[in-house]
Amino acid sequence: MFKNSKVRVRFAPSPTGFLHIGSLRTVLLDYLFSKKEKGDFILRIEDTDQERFTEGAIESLLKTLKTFKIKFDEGPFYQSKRLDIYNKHAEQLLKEEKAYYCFCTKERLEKMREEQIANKQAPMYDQHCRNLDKKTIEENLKNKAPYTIRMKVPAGETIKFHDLLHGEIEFKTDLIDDQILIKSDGFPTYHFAVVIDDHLMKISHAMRGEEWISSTPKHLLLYKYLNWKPPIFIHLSLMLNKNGGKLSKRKGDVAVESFLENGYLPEALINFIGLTILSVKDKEKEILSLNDLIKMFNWNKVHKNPAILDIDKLDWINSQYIKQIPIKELTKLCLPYLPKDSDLNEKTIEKIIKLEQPRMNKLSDIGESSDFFFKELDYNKDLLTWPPALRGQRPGEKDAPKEKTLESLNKTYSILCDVKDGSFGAEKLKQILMPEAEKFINSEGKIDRGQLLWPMRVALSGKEKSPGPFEIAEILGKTETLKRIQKAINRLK
RNA sequence: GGCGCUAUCGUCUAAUGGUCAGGACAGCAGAUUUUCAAUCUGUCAAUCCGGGUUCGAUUCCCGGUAGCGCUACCA
Repeated sequence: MFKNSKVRVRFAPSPTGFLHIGSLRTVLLDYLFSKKEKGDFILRIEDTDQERFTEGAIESLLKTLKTFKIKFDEGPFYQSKRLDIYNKHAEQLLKEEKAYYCFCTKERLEKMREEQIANKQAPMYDQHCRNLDKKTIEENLKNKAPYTIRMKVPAGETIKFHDLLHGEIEFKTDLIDDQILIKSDGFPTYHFAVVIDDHLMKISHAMRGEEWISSTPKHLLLYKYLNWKPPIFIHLSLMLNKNGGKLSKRKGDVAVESFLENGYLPEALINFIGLTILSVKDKEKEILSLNDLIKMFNWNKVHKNPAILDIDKLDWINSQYIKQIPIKELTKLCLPYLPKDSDLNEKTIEKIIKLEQPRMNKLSDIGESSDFFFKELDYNKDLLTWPPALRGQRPGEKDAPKEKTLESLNKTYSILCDVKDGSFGAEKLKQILMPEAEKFINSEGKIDRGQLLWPMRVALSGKEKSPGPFEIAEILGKTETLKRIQKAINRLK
């Protein structure tokens, strides 16, 4: 299908601050397809909007793409450095009367639009300058009146094109505006620059978001005016939130950088985004590397439905990756989310990470879930009570659990005192404490280990939910473990 | 408003005229368990609506509806 010419695709972001999660999806599609077809992947920076340009955006963009191991064969090319090229082609169109100078002021344009909307008309340029006589044009130019260059859109025609994903799409030219090609600041608009650059850079497949479908006829018209062969168009669906609504505009919700900062792994992000592009059959695995995705790439697997940013699914994928990371490496990755002033040694931190590994959805989870290893405990003494149903009862009330809890903690304390420092490990503690725990019988006559183990676990973690008491005790060490149990006893007294 | 794109369990998706409409995430239940995870097992749950075409429509066609997009000297 693509044998005739080499596959060349480009990713063409505009540097407005950060990499949008939707853009990551476009890059990935570009990348997967170009690698699958052994084609070229080009990076082009579309920095033609001087007002929206953000300092440092390009550097940050390049850095982010690097973390995903997405490499470019050519570029980055900057449109802002190619102004003369666009102007040259604009002049050609002017000469051939396929474009014209427009001297309308922004104020006039705005007023016209408002009136059109008020009259329930479709807002469109009224072609006021389309047929200015030569003399007026020359005078205006001589007087240095600000101008734009607009393309002439023919009336009464239908423009058809074939989209690889969506099939035949057609638009009537009567609904298409005389698009501005060159703005009054001398910069081209997206519409003009994209056509020129895609042609000059020999782009074979133009992939972009669905929001561009409606402007494709303008681009096609330009290809025709310039006598160039258009590329194959592919319009990728947009990304929506889980309710099918628009994605939030807040950077924290959509910036790829924010996902990374929150502890989503690049591989997991790629996997998730890949799954929003390609579909997987019945019992095929959903955990896929970049290379897996390249291998399985096929246009008939590419979705045309909107992509949904399903955080639950992302979390699950991310947790799958976290479980596969060797502890040493995972520890390194978690370090930014742990207290920096901790005096715990490396080995201890590794043990904590190992304990939390199956509980983590994202790296940042480690901060809250392991905080009790790093700081003084703060919890309601009521939490020490087992079973939970008895909590909240005051001393003197029937079945007040305080004494039972105290008894448990005292017992644990005295047993642990006798454990030698050197053998204070989770396995050993389990061996010693389990038989004791199993001596407890609840009101139904069943073994009730919680009677001993729950108060101990809470005394050590201060949390309702945490890893088991033996593992925690090992990490805390004998001294700290006994200290925490003593504190719990004091709390109850 | 006009134009366009899209439409299968709560969410993503498979099935391209014939399936008990399959899988994954989430949910729920069970096993395990001192709690929470992890793990294993089971379970709930869908073809937007209305017309055609056809022996037969999730699938093809038309209309409606809904969601999204475009309608800028932004991309």
